Amino acid sequence: MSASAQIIEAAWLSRPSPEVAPDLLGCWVVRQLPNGQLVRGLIVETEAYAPDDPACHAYRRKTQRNAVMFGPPGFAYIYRIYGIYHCFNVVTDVDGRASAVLIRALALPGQPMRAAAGPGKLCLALELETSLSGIPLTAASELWLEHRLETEALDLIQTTRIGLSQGVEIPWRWYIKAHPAVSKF
DNA sequence: AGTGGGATCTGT
DNA sequence: CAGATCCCACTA
Repeated sequence: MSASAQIIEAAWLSRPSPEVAPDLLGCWVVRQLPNGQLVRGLIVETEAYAPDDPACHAYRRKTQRNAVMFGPPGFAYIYRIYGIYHCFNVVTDVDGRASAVLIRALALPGQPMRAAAGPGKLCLALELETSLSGIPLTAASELWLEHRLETEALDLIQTTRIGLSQGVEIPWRWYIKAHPAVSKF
């Protein structure tokens, strides 16, 4: 066995999303596709959504769509957007505090850099759709997270989020500096 | 029951 | 910068 990857546990995600979002950079999303193929993606861009955040889907009230955000950390929150794409979030913080981290961009080893650059495109690449919303992010699942292998500090940029009409001024987007897969805005 | 718009992306 | 295209959340 080579140095085995450490799976990210729910306890590690049980913090406010603005703390978890930068910590997820450099970590891995691992997806077992329906055909059995394993796809690994390096997280290079994230956004945090939290209670009292007008841009958060859970800002107003609990609904069927956002219910998983209100639950315990370590679950997938996946929703359809603009009728065509999906967005993948990692539910964070303690049970009852509706918050999540949106995974905005991945780098897929061996694939074009733009293949998973953007929340809609990464869901296409990993074949993530709404039926997977609410599944636990564990190795027994078809979707999980792994810690960074390297221990050197990453060069991170913190700035405002993208595509919102509310909460535009909250600086809760993070990305790996100069990474070619981050959103160009 | 009807409707406006959204945490997007592509091509013009 | 318009268009694709669906589901949700809000109004009535």
